[in-house]
Amino acid sequence: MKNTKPKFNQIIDAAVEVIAMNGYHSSQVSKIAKKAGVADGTIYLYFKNKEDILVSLFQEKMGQFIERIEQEIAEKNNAEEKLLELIQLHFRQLGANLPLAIVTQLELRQSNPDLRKKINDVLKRYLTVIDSIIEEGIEEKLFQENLNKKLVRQMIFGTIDETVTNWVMKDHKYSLVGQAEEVHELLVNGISKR
Amino acid sequence: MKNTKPKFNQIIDAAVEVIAMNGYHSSQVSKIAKKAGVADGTIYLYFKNKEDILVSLFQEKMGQFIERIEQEIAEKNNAEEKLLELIQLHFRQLGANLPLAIVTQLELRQSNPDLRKKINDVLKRYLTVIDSIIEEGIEEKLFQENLNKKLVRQMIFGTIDETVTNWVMKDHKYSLVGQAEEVHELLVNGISKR
Amino acid sequence: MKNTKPKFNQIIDAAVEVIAMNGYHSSQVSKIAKKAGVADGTIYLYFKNKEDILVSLFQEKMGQFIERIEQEIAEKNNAEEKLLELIQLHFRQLGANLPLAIVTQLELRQSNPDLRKKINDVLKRYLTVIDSIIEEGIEEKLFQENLNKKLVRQMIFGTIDETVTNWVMKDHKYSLVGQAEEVHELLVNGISKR
Amino acid sequence: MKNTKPKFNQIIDAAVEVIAMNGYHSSQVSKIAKKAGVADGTIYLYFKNKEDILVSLFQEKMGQFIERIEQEIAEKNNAEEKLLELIQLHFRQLGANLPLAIVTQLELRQSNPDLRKKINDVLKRYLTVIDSIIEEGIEEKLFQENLNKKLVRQMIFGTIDETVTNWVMKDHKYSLVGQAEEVHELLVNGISKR
DNA sequence: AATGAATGAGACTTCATTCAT
DNA sequence: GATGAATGAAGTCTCATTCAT
Repeated sequence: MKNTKPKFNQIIDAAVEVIAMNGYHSSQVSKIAKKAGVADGTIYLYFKNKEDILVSLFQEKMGQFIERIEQEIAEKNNAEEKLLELIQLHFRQLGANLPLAIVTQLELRQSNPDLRKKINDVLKRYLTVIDSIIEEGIEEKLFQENLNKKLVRQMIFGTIDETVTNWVMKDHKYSLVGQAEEVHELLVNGISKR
Repeated sequence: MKNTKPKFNQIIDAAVEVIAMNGYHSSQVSKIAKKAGVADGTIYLYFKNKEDILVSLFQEKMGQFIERIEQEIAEKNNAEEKLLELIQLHFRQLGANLPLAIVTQLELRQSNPDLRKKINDVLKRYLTVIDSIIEEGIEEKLFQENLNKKLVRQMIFGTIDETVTNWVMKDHKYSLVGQAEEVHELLVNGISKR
Repeated sequence: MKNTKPKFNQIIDAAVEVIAMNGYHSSQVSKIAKKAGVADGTIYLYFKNKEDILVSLFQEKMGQFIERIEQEIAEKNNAEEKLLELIQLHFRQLGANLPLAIVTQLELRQSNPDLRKKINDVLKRYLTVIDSIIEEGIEEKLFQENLNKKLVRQMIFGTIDETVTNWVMKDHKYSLVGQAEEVHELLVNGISKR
Repeated sequence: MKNTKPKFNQIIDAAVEVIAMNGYHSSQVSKIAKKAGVADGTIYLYFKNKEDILVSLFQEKMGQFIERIEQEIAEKNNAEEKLLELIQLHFRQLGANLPLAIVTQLELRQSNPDLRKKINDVLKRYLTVIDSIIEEGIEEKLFQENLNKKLVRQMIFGTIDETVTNWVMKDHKYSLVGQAEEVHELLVNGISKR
């Protein structure tokens, strides 16, 4: 299965490396082709245009990312545990793959609106996972029943996202996954004293 | 006073409009000049280069933005009220200025590392405001004493930022400031039932 | 062999023609590309930038120029004959190629310091040839033994160069090579009566 | 007399300094105006355009230069002495004014054909001085009678010019005027042994 | 006479994409 | 399928010159 479309994956992996190392604006198609060990023209046999490389990259990498989260979460017993697992997996997967983290947190955000829209389509699946945890938590009476679900989702995603971005931008020398429990605790219980 | 450096502000305001309407990558200097009603070359009497327009734009607009928040917050009595005020002002100011919101939430993030660094320098002042609210809250025994302040700041900023971004991207037809109290409640008390 | 790097030579030849006809300051890259029958961008597959076209032009043309002089001179028997041959070849080669003469005598001197430095590096080889003739002449007791070699070189080169420049600027209707013997005679014996 | 058109001379002197220090291509009108202590627009009250500054500069400075040579030469008794005096004065005047030497030997040669043509008009007066020395030398039977006068002039001017250019470009640490006698000797008697 | 803010034409270079081999 | 040489559109910035004050 992995050997299906070997060039396709070769090119996507090259793109991640090149963008992480050089930044989005210095990642010309020719540079990606060189890193992938193919000719410039070959790229266009597998991708419609440059933007399509990036969209595919995101679909491919985030697809696996989300899939794994969906699987692992299914095994947890309640919404709180699922939320913790989601945070931990999010942090673990990006924390173990700095180039990918750089690309998703920083470089891909410099893209044009069209691309960003397509990236958001991929993200929707992830946001749906968060939504279902929230709903489950409410059903389980773990979470407040009158929560504004959309806002909660934004808080969860915004906090996770900002935490990863900070880790990538600042130092990424401390353990990202080591912060999962604290982040979870904050999201669940807030900052105020009871 | 407003008549000081009229061209300077003219150009910055034109830049916000042009970028909000056309997107960062379609905002040529000539387009900004035309909207500002000046010649292309005039831009370079007031700005070192194109990037300098954007940095100045951010400094100018976010400077005012943050200044106002600092002032209004000073009048509040405790950390909780200050946090609510910060969220409300953040939402109110961007909610009342869609072009500026588009530029700060979407378009300016497509910029190169140099520009992003300078933007972050401006943001630092805002993050410092958040930090001081957190510290005050702990001193006032309103917030938990063993909070990881950096994580808390990331949660607060990440949540606010994600909320604004969603408002800008999705519909921006509902009231942004109308969500301030709920967001505040979530940040303070979390999502769990007591 | 001539078909090696055909585009490279195509572009250099086009550059000579365009510069000779329009002058250095009116010789846009696009004009050179058009004359060479290639797209503007193609220029940059063969040259680093515009200046590199000019440096390469000088290296290529003067390289051949000097090489030919070195070869022909080697066959002459003494310093005086060698000097005459050098003058004749210098005049013959430039006299037979007015565009090249215009470019080397007039247009290329309007370039910036960087370019001039590189041009001087190429010229050094030519000056070395003159130096060795002077030394040989002294050894052969044809020339005075206590000559200030550097000054002599300056006289020889200055005279030749000024003669070509005059020919190019004024009329270039008389034969340049026809003046070689007289120039040689002047350099060797001076202007005074014995 | 010196106080006539003080701005005119102020600007010309500023131009020499600015061009000598920054090079021709970095010598914008605004830079010259600043050095001269006048506004940009003021330049255009005294000069038709930028080129006119340079032409005037050359006329003014070379005018004085040639005038002095004409005067001093008149006092010499024969062509040989006059030639020596001309070389000495040429070297002395430029050797004592490095900025002027830089401008005339290097920077002004980067100008466009129009300017160069006007510069040559100024030079003609100098070349006429050389011509009359040659003619006098022939009449006095000091120089050979069948000399090609134009070639001789080119040799004399080319040699002097090349010597000054070398002095300016290389080191200009040795005395330029110290080479006058040797240069004179070479021009008069050539390089060959009798 | 003097100012200097404003003008705007003009050119080099990059790079995504194509297509003949 | 694979190549990579060639394409050409497009945008930032400079600077000589003007003209209202």
